[in-house]
Amino acid sequence: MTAIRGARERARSEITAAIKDEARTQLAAEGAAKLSLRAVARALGMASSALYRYFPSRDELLTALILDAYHAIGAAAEAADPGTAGVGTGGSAAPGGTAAAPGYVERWVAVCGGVRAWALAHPHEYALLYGTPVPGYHAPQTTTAPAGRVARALIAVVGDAHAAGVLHEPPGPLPEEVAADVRALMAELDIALPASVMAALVATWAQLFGLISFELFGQFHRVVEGRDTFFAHATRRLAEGVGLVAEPGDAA
Amino acid sequence: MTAIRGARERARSEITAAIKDEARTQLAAEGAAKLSLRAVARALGMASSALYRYFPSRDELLTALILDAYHAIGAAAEAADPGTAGVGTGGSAAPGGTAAAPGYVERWVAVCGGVRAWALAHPHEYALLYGTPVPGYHAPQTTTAPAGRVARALIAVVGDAHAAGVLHEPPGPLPEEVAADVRALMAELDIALPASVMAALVATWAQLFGLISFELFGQFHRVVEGRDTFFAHATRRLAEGVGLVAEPGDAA
DNA sequence: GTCTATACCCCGATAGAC
DNA sequence: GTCTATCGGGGTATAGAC
Repeated sequence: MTAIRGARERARSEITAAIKDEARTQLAAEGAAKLSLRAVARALGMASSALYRYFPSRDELLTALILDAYHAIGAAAEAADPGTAGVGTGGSAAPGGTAAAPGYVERWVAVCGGVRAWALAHPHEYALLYGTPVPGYHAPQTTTAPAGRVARALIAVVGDAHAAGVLHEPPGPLPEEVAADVRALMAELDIALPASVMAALVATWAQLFGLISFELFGQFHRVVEGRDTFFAHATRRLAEGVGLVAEPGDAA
Repeated sequence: MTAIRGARERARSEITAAIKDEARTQLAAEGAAKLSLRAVARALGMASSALYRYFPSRDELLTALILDAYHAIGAAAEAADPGTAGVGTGGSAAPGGTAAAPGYVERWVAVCGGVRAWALAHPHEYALLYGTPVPGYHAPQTTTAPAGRVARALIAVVGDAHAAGVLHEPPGPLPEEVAADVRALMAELDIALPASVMAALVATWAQLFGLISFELFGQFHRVVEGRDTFFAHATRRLAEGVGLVAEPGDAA
């Protein structure tokens, strides 16, 4: 009995995964606005009505895709950080017995690069998250937490630099309204950073996606050709904007 | 005869404008991906086939909307600059006989604010330009020039500061590949600025739209509440990033 | 849980009368 | 330049048999 239920649930989750996979390929062809349950069913050799046993509506399918994508891009951001326990993508750690800890700027640039790499590899899922909202679709509250995962990966780098006492607070006055906003945000997320740094982080977070969206959505066409180098340079300067400073050993 | 032709052409341009207006309202309801000639025709009380006398295809209508929108947002950027001959929106020019020339940072912030204000007032047209590309639509070459109009408004401010000799070059090394890209770009646009400034300008241009898109596409929901202040503060810091410096008289 | 069938909509684009 | 009619597709969602 439990074995049968196990088998049934395995089959169900496999079919659910197949539906989402096919939906992702259709996302690429037609865009999220035209994602159609019938087309997905056709491609899978099922009757369209059968899909409703897995996703009660088109919007539920979209929500599942959005949640998966937020987790995937968040995981990509975390995996790209050479300063976390995980092996990550390696980066350019110094060789030798005890590898030198990567600099905070390097970590920042790596995380940004990981986000961009995921976006370039999954442009339509990226667009689903950070492009034009799908008309008529209303995201449920459950999407807000995963949506912050990339931001948390960036915050981790800055938080570590702050804990190490090597964070340079951005100069200039901070409007009180902005300070109040970021204080509320930090309280909610259980973060302790100078308000000016947190304000810069929020702005920089948005600006990072501006760079990626411009590249992905074609605005850099005939404007920027060396995209990899340009992005690395731009994110390095963003790191400085949030108070990270390049250490002597860091690459230029 | 010429009078008749004049009347005919006036009628034609009025109908063309009506079609575009109705298409813009449908853009808001259903999004660009689902923009439908039939629905536009229905709303105007025409047969769908009659529209084909004005726009030979759905893509041509989209192109017209995109061109209009690029020109509108570009005009908004230019009009917001208090440093140009036009009266602009006034800004906070000092009262008195000869008004003090606005500072470059103030001009920069004003231009960014003008772009944002247009975007907030026309979110669906903004999304058409800077959101997810419409699936299956391929922009003709004619859209590239108007697409640069906002950028030119930003460049004008920095160029004036450079001409006045008050531009501070961003510190740090500039990768040669980036320098080559921006030199080619400056040659094409007939601009003379330090390469490091131009590189910062291109990145900042993208980042500005990152801020606007995050606000418009909902990423700042429950994150940033004082949007006006936040945006003004963020763009002020962007100005510093491209080498503009606040003068003593500038507001904090 | 899958199927067929169905109700009731939508679309782009074209043909040919007026 | 507008119309009706048409071709040949598309869609969401449900009902009811198996």
